[in-house]
Amino acid sequence: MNSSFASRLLAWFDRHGRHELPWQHPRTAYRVWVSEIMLQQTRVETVIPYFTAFVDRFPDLSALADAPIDEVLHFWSGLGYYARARNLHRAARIVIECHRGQLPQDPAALEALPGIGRSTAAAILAQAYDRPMAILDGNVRRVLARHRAVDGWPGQARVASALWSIAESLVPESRAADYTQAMMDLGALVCTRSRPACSRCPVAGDCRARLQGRVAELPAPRPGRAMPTRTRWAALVRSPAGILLERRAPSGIWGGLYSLPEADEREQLVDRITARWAEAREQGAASARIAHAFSHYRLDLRILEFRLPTVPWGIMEGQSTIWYNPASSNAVGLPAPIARFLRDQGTPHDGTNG
DNA sequence: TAGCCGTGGGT
DNA sequence: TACCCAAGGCT
Repeated sequence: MNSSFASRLLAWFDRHGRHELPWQHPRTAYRVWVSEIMLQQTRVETVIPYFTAFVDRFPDLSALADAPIDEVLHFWSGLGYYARARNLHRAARIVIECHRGQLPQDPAALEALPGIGRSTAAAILAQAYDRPMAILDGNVRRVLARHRAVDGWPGQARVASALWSIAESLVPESRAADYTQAMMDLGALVCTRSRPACSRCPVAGDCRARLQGRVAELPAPRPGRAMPTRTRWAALVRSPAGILLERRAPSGIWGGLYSLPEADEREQLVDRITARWAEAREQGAASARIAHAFSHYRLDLRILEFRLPTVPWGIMEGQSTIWYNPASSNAVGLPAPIARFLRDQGTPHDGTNG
């Protein structure tokens, strides 16, 4: 008779698991929390440098709560899903005000904080306090869908519910922190999406997908969707002070970050800029483009260049704007494609533009 | 509940 | 190239 699922997994984890991740040393509740938020839909290798810089600047919950949102977004720039940063910052202030500065250990209270759902709450409690709570992230979904041969796309409520039940039935009473880490390590290192290493898997003996020869087809892929292209117009307004950036709306794409002024139509954009500065001179046809693929659509951003002969002063009422100067980095959030574009603008070139 | 929210790597 | 999707949550 085989030993239990958890026993085999933990024995494997002790020898082959990841024990040197930055948030494991020291493994405080705050650091586990920050890491779990950053790791949502984001790979470990991508997160590590962001996590290190973030906890260096915001070493504890008070430091985060005290910081301005623009600086928090600055340290999140390039990581994506910026609502995570806004929610993390909001939650830190809630914890200071309503929980005496301590992250709640009650699952319901933890899950009530913005940005923390069922899986993240369980992960924090398991990792930080060794509480036996089931998690269900992408790794666990893949491991369980294969081990129990669960059909259907895990995004479907019925399939997700079945996977949650399986996950809860397997959590051991002791070593919960190691167990949850082991599940994620198994999914990331052995039970990978493509070409899983079943020969090195500690639970391959009773893996139904493997016994049925269906490892490659589980879990079922998400149904395909159309990918439209969205065209927008943006202004590259130059003055001796730098390039004009506007704070974007707090929600929606790139919410709360600073970017080039935008409009749906070219005419709207020209009106907006020239109404603000009569001396603004348009430099001609669209000089550049920013093409960017999001999850649900492609963005085709067409850039119109304007030039201001003098440093303008005063800011239009109700607008939050800055003059971006590549030499002095501003502590605000910038979308990754915009940051790349601005870097290219700061680099002197011969004008052929790529 | 299904669409939205970023970016980068793998195939 | 064009897709999939990764330590999910919110509305």
